Amino acid sequence: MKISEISQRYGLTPDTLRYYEKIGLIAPVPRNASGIRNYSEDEIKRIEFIKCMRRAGIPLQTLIEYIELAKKGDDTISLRREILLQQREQLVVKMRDLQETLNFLEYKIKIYDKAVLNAKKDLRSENA
Amino acid sequence: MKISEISQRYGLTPDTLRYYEKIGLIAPVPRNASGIRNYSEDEIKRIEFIKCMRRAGIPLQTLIEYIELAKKGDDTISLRREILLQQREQLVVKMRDLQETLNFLEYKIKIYDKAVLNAKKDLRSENA
DNA sequence: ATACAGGCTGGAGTGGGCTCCAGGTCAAGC
DNA sequence: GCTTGACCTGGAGCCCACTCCAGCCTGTAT
Repeated sequence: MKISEISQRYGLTPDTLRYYEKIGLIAPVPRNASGIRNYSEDEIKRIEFIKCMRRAGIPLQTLIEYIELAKKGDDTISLRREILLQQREQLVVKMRDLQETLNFLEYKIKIYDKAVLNAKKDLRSENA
Repeated sequence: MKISEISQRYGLTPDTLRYYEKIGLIAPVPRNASGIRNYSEDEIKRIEFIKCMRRAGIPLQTLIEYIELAKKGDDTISLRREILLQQREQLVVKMRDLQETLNFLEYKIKIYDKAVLNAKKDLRSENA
């Protein structure tokens, strides 16, 4: 698959895809005779992984470290597991934060609902 | 309260607090005779609000817009409400994303658990 | 033959959100 | 009276994660 197809499919610009390759997040993508990238299943899986992690805001640097370890083979399995555990923990914390903010927003919105209602009431009595 | 006290209490550096003031996120803080900021309840409430919103990743620009509206008085209530509704919606989406990534992480971690277990088994049989 | 789309590269630029710094003022303690 | 430390200012610098660009190449359509 060409870069533009991948781009469309995953909502990442070609520039971003090349950038990920440049910084070592994706292994050098195989090229055809005229130097054009031809993404295979391997790269696609990697991109899906990255996309998922990035949507949760996990930094590129963390992903690079993880992938570097993966390259080094089975000796790094427990280190990689550690990274995943850490990230999971951080996501849990982040979810809690989001939930708190969400609760606060709900609370404020309720207050605004009342305010809007009162404003309408005032308007009615003005017209009366 | 002095800037350093606020800084400690909310985990924002004095630089960040002054920065928020500079960009109009906090109204100019009252000063004592020698020009030193003296934060009052009003500012503290504002800072708590900002802190909460920022933890959920709501952009400074959005907060500035909201606060600009609040300054303009009651005519802007329903606009402000709209902003809050929008942010709530975005937070809900973000939570879903995080949950998905979390699920994926759980799944990967399980695979790693097995791999670590197998590695230990191999080690035992080597020693046997 | 040529125009054009789409790819390539290296490197510069951008936007968000801080963070750091030089150079200055001031109040308190020694 | 001098040092120290906390504060002040304007402005520069930094990190992250892209994003854009000039200048070049190539395969395909007209």
